[in-house]
Amino acid sequence: MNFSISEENYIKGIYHLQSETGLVNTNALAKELNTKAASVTDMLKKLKTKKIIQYEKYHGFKLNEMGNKVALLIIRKHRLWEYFLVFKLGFNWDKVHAIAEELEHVSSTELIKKLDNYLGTPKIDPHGDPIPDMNGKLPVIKQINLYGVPKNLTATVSSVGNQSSQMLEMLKHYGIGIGSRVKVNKLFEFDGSMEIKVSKQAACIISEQVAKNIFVYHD
Amino acid sequence: MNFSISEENYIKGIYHLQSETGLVNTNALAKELNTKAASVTDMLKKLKTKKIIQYEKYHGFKLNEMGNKVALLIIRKHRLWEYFLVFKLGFNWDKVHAIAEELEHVSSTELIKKLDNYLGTPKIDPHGDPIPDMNGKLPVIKQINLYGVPKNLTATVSSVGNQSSQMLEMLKHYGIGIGSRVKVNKLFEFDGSMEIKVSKQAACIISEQVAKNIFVYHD
DNA sequence: AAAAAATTTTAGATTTGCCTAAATTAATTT
DNA sequence: AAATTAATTTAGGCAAATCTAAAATTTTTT
Repeated sequence: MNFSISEENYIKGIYHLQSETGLVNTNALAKELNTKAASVTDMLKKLKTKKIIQYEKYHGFKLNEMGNKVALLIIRKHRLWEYFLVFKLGFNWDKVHAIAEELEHVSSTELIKKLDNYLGTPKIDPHGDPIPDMNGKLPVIKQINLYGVPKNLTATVSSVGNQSSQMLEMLKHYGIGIGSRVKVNKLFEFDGSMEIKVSKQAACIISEQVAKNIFVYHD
Repeated sequence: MNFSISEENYIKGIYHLQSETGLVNTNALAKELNTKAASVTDMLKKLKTKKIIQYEKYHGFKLNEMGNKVALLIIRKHRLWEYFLVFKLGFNWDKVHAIAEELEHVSSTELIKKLDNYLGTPKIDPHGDPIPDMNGKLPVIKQINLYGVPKNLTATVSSVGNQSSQMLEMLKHYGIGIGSRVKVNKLFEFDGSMEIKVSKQAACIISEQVAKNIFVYHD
């Protein structure tokens, strides 16, 4: 089945809201998409005839199985493009959303297959969100804090527990960002500090407190 | 000024036709864009009020200076994306047009700046067409045949004189394609054959006849 | 130079996506 | 349980981009 850009945006919007609450209501979606309730009702009728949503007049709606898959494939495109923009083109992670919002509607599936391959089939996007696979399945990612990573293993940074500016300053100093590959060299039992190696940089030492605020996953 | 996808496609269509004939006529553009003459007339009115074309009812039309620049910036995007698809994602050059046709409408100029930089500001796309710069200026590219390239110089393959399947077979065998970097090692005066080195492959020898059908440019 | 043919434009519909304002239904108060 | 408030839908319209069919203009033929 084929969807217009507008339909795709509605599907994505419903997906984001229903993950929080189950059933979605008209006003909430209108707000999410910066549009009016009447426009939402119009589109709901269309999505219902296209058998993408479950919808009873006046009683809320949600994506059905098909709809969820469509949503996840759009999200897959969005996140792969974000990964590309950050790790290949050098954008800051906070600047890529709007651009990926356009790129996600480019329709070629062959393109996404090749892009995914080119990027090394990443599992997590630059914001730390998981990237659905080509079947629309979200990868199950065990996030653990860096302090729990055994010696000599390498893991990928997925998110940061403490987003204070002091923390971000430290991370910047250590050259640690989301997507960084970190190897644990040694754990010093005396104070819980760790020697780690970030990507191709020289080894460095971080405190237990910092390590416990850095979340990583194994590949 | 901002243009819809449809407007951009009309502008591009006019650009392609006017380069051959000067003034463009309604039926020709309708054919080019797979639409009907009446639709073209509608759009011409719009492009005229947007001061992008010169247009007298019943007497043909063409882009004005502004319009030409807009067209060239769209073509720039198109060709940079084609370059990306072929040389980064590994598409065949004959499969990329439709995809680039969608990508060219993504609006961010920052994106194109960074993409261009990432690709190494190429001057020629995978079809051998020149890529306009960020001001919409087409690079002036002296194409010469490989036979005229002095010893020890490196040049980039831009197009092929003879497109027969026999020729393409040979080029494939030698690993020569558009965009290949070729260095001339030696010219054998006896029969005009040349020893060349293609990209990072081992040196090989090609006949004068082949060399004269391979067009290259200096950087 | 008049008639015929070809091209182009206008007139009037259609589809998609959006809107406002009014009507309907559901939820909350009293 | 009736009244009020909130949420949702319907009705009717608008703008962009397209179409068909008819009218207008230009070009070509005789």
